[in-house]
Amino acid sequence: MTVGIRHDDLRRRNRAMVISAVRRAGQPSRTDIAATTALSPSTISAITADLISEGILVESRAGDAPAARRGRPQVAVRLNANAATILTVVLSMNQLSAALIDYAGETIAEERRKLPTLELSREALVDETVGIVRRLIVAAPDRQPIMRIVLAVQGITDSNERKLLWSPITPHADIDFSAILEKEFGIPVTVENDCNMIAVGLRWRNPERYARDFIAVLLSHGIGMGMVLRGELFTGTQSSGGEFGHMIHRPDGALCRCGRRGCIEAYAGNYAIWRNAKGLPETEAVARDVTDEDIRALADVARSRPGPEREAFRIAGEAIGFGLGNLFALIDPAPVAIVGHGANAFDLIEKPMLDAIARTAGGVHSGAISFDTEPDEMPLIREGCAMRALTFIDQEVFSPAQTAAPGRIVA
Amino acid sequence: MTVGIRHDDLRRRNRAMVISAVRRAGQPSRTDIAATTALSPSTISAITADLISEGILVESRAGDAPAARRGRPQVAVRLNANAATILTVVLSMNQLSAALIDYAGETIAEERRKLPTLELSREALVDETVGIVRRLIVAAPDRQPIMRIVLAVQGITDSNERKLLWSPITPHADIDFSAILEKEFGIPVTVENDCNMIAVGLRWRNPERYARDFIAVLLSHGIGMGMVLRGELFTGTQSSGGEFGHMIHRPDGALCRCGRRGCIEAYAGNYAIWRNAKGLPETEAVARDVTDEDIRALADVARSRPGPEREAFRIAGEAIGFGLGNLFALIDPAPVAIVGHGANAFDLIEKPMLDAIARTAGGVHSGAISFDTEPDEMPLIREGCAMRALTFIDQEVFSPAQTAAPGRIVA
DNA sequence: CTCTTTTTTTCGAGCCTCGAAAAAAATAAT
DNA sequence: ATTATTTTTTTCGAGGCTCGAAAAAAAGAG
Repeated sequence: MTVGIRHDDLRRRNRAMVISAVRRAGQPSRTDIAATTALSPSTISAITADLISEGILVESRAGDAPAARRGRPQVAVRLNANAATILTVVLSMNQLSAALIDYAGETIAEERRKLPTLELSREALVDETVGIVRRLIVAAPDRQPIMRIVLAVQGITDSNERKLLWSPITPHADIDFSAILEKEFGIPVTVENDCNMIAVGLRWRNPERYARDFIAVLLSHGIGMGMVLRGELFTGTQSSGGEFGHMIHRPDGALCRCGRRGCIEAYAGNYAIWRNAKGLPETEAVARDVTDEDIRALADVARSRPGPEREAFRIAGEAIGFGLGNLFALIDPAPVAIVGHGANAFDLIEKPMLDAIARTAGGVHSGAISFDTEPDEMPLIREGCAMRALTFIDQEVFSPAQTAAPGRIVA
Repeated sequence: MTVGIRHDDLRRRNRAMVISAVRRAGQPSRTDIAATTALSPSTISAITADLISEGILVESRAGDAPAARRGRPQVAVRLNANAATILTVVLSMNQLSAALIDYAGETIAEERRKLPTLELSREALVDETVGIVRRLIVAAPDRQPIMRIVLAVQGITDSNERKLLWSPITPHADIDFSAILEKEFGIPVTVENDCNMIAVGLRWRNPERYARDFIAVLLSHGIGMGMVLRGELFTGTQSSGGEFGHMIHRPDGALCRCGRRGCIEAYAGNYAIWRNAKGLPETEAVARDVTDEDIRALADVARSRPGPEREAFRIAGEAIGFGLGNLFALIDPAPVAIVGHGANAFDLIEKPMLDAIARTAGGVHSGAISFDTEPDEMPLIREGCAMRALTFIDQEVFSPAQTAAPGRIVA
């Protein structure tokens, strides 16, 4: 922050800016790029010429809307899909998936598998992860070199984005996935929190709604959160942070999976809804593995008649509402996306949630709050990972600090 | 964010960087500046020459430590105290103060007065503010033009930093102090939250401890908070945000001044401590104006023997602890400064506070948490305001976007 | 009084962006 | 069919900025 700007930074940053503009616009003309970056046409001309000669961009003559206008037609440029390849891995409860993605963001190959994450040994979990990566790499020999791996995992990651510090999906803590995978494959690896990737994915998918400030809440086994503030992904100072689900809703209240008492998750997680619906004591852990199917069944009952099921969803909505209200007290109201299977029961939790928010400081500008739901979180996580990896390539590899981009020129 | 960097931005930013380096270092040599900014000696030479000729910096031959070293002695540069003048105003409960500050940050003149803010009409409150500013300006005719006014006020301000949206010190809401003062004096005005200025002041005073991430909690009539994350002051998306005191500690719990139930302030504010110590019902407002003196007396009793007074402080500590723990769940542990008169009772609240934090997700890395106390908040707020105003001058006036700095050259 | 050391300035080279003008590539008009 | 018009893109020179190398400046050491 205290460091001056050197002359070569200029070109570096403007290169990254042009790449970013192309990534967002898809097939912009040079004029379009000049408009969005506020750089002069001459500068854009020079930079795009460089990027094309380096194989990062390609011209695609067929402008999507030639529209028979007068004048020299625009020549669209787009990302060269072959300029780079990245790999995403998503590790979540009982599920492991990976995908090979080209520079334009299209999926080249994919693999998904079920595995009992809670029961696997540390080594077995690591081996599964290494294995799925290896299979994808081996299956695409023409896609070498792969330039980046991004692994999203449900749990707390460190702020260097290298380790899984703690996760509800495995009893093992402090797994240095970056070191392991980098040693194995020689490719830079980033480890990310799944909800943070959901936030990145949401912004990519709908930049109108999810722009400068928004919140993504994942309702699943546990409660996760990702947040973008002032256009930047919010993280903790030492970890991925944003442990919304473990903010205390009621001091010394219901027992949480994490061992503490009164966490939001202990009222709104799958197991908590089950516990309340079945009238089990809230001071005791839930032995049963509560599935999405269980929750769906409870929701059906809750919709059909008043009773403990409906009350369980009310309690869940209330806990989330107070949590969001407290968050709004800190950051002010912002658009919220309710993601994950729990979004299917949003009709049951919405009213108690809004009632709770209205009882908090965040309820003052409740008009500014709006909710959207997305029951399937996996595609969002994958898209978020892909964007994270591609943004890294755009900035660090194709707009590097020192010499000209060493990126392989691929036809 | 999406906008490219132009060529003239370069010099602008590097100018600001040099000024900032001088402001932080005090009396650095050109070599020192080159080291901290990572710019070349030639560039620093050129920029400092400009700044000196514009009267923003001055050489001060008497290097503070000539130290009889070999070689050409360093020539220190420092800020020209006469380069600009700014004005700070602090409006808090029953108190209004203002100060005229030179470009080096030294106070030129000051005025403080008591006034019953809660009882004043909107017009009277505005008139008092205009009056104190006018008196300071009139009393220093040689200090024209004053380049910036920063007003810190206890309460919620808007994110454009122009209005007081709501405040506990007055029943009147939505006071556009910026518009009023700018119309009156023709000087740009910024309206800030007092706790945010405390955070800025803390960083200025002790940059070692209060660096990239820290939290300032003001314990007074109410509970306020200012926070710096990743080196930047944290604010809400639409307001000053950080309404820590109005996060809900216990849903539907004790009645808060704000009219809601269960806010942290309703357990830890002066009036809440009084209410609990005197055994008054927590569902009723406190009629009495609880003073710092009252709290001091309660604290003395609490220290001398067990009883409701000690319990009241325990409850306050617990509420703050759960609040901080929830904050730490979001941002991870960070150094905390307990500011304001409540810091005098820190010995009473520390233990219950730490106990509460240990019961939250923030307690996991409790080793990373450290507390410091500062009972007198007013000097910090003033310093924060001064720094805010001076930083603005450094960046916007003396490193302007377009033409060369129009700053008056003052000998 | 000369040599050494350190700081600061000077000067030319190399980039970068910009504006203006030219070139390119299409449609519209004659 | 040819010329005029319009819009996009490239070219080219000007102006700024930072940098490195060398020179100048300003001291103490010998």
